[in-house]
Amino acid sequence: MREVAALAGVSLKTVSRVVNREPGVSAELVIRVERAAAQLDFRPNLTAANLRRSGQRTATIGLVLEDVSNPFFASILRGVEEVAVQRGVAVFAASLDEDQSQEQQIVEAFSSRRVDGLILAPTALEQGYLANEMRSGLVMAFVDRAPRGVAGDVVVTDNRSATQNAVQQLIALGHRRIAFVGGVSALPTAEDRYDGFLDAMMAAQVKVPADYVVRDIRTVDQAEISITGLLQGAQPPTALFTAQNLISMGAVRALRALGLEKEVAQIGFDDFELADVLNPGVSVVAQDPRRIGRLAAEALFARLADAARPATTTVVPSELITRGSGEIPPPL
Amino acid sequence: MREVAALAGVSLKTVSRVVNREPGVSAELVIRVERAAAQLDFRPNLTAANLRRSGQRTATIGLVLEDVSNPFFASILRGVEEVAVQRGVAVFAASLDEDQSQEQQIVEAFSSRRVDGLILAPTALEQGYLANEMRSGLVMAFVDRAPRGVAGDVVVTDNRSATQNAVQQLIALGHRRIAFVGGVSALPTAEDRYDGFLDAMMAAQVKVPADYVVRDIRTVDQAEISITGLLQGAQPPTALFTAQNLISMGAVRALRALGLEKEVAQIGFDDFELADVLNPGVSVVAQDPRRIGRLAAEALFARLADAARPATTTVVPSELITRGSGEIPPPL
DNA sequence: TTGAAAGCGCTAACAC
DNA sequence: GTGTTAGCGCTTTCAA
Repeated sequence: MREVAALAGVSLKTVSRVVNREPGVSAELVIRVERAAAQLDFRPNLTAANLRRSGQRTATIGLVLEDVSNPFFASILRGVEEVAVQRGVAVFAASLDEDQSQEQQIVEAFSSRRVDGLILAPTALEQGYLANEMRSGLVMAFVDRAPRGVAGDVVVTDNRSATQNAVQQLIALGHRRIAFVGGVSALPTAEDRYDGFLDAMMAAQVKVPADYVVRDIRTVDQAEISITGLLQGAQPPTALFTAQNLISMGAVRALRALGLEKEVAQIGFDDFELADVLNPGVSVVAQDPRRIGRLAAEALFARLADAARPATTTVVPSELITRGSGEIPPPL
Repeated sequence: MREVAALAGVSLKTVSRVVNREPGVSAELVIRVERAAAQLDFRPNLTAANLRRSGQRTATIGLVLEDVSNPFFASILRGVEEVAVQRGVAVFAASLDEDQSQEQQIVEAFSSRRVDGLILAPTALEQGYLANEMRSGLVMAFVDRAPRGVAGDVVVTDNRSATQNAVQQLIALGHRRIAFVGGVSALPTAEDRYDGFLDAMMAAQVKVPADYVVRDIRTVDQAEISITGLLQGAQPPTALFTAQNLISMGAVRALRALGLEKEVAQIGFDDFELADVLNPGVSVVAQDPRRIGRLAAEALFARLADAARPATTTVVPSELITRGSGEIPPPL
């Protein structure tokens, strides 16, 4: 910037004014400065500008997720980007690599970079560590899962009621032997879905044998293995509720490997690519992750604009999509 | 930091030394400073530090892609994150939203934020605009597609030879009516794959009628529609080469909707979830996008460490995975 | 309408 | 070992 000023024969401040399109610079100087800037390939240093600018905003936010390569999270990122780019805000993305302990580290790294705000899909058991950060000015929003040990804006799906509703459909078809296969039980989403499952089963006074409940599944392979075991047991379930996209895919594999895809009913949580092309199509509770990302970003920016705003919890409704697998009746 | 110094009763520089774990501070002061820092929830301002630090590095890189919610690109991002996080570098992610004109804007936005380097999957027709940026110090690496109008480190797949090889397999099975369905033809990847297709066809002296070549497909829906049309024509192809993951999925839909999935052969470029569970399984040329992302990030950091390093082009081999659809012979 | 001086939070270079 | 001074690239404040 100094060089531009020298070349244009004006002061630093004048260049600054032109670059930031502040009013009150004569047309002639504007042209001279712009020409000099172009000639020198001048690119203003936003980080330096933000250092001095009031409010200390960096026009940067962070998004911390479990794994961007999971399509669910990738869509959330996409939604966040979408609203951030409109505001000229750049997005740091980070995946936790299944390593919950990294969560705090990454949050601190972003905090050191002075992101204006941070959107977190909580993975660690507890987010109490955020209280300090938030007190010293870090603005947070939470996505997919409510945080524990700290309050804030949250955008989640109606996990419990949507699951209850889906399981009810299985019960209405006559199923009584319904298995629940879920993810890491320490996560609120997994817990809510399990609770929804229990809600439906209890409301219909259907017993849930312990071996019909499998939890803490983390990968497609684990899901496939344990569901295969389930289906080969003495009293196999007649229907499966698979509580997450990776688990649903594992179930799809297991059922097809055993040739049971037309005998055993399945409803999954989370939609996935090609679910409708399989035969039978896989019925799912579909979330709208891109919208969830958008809403979380909007909540973050709203709080950035008004710190005193009361914390909001947005529940994004999901949709039960029937494609066949969830409509298979139990054997007579 | 000033407050920490005051509270600990030491100078600014001493706090700086402690925070950065520089040697030569007495144990007693280290403790005093750390205690003060903890008490004040002190978080060093990395952007300010980087402003002053030699080399002006910000420990930040940018990744500009077509669309993070495409699993191919999401995996690239994951690979980039993986090597960046090891070095304490944060990653800005941005999707172009099919809007090529945004490419330059986003690059400039990242450049203003003084990212140390930028990894770009070129989408615009031409990257000549980067020459200026690179001259003024922006370090670039390119991923998935070679740039045009500018040189640099590139990490790509063996698009042409892998396609040729796959199409050769179809020809060896006896197919002569082979259709090519590809993406935006202005992109080098799409062009290379098309060239590979032609290589194989010409080597076998098989004619390619104009209506067996469909290009510039952008979405699953477009692919499904045009492939449906192709299959319902007077002289439908007996085999399809679908040159991209979204197109392959569109073909899967079209073939199953018409009940032709066991009659018409298909090989796709890019693997996709559940390709092996379909019946028949979909044979694909599988790339390793996460590895591609890792290698691109490594190339970037290598150049960051040694600007004089000659530009490298890394071709990551892909793998033809046979699952059934590509092994269907032509009708007698 | 323009510019000079001060300073954002931190570190490099050099004292002490 | 510890502190002082200057300054990264920019914006704010205030004076001309």
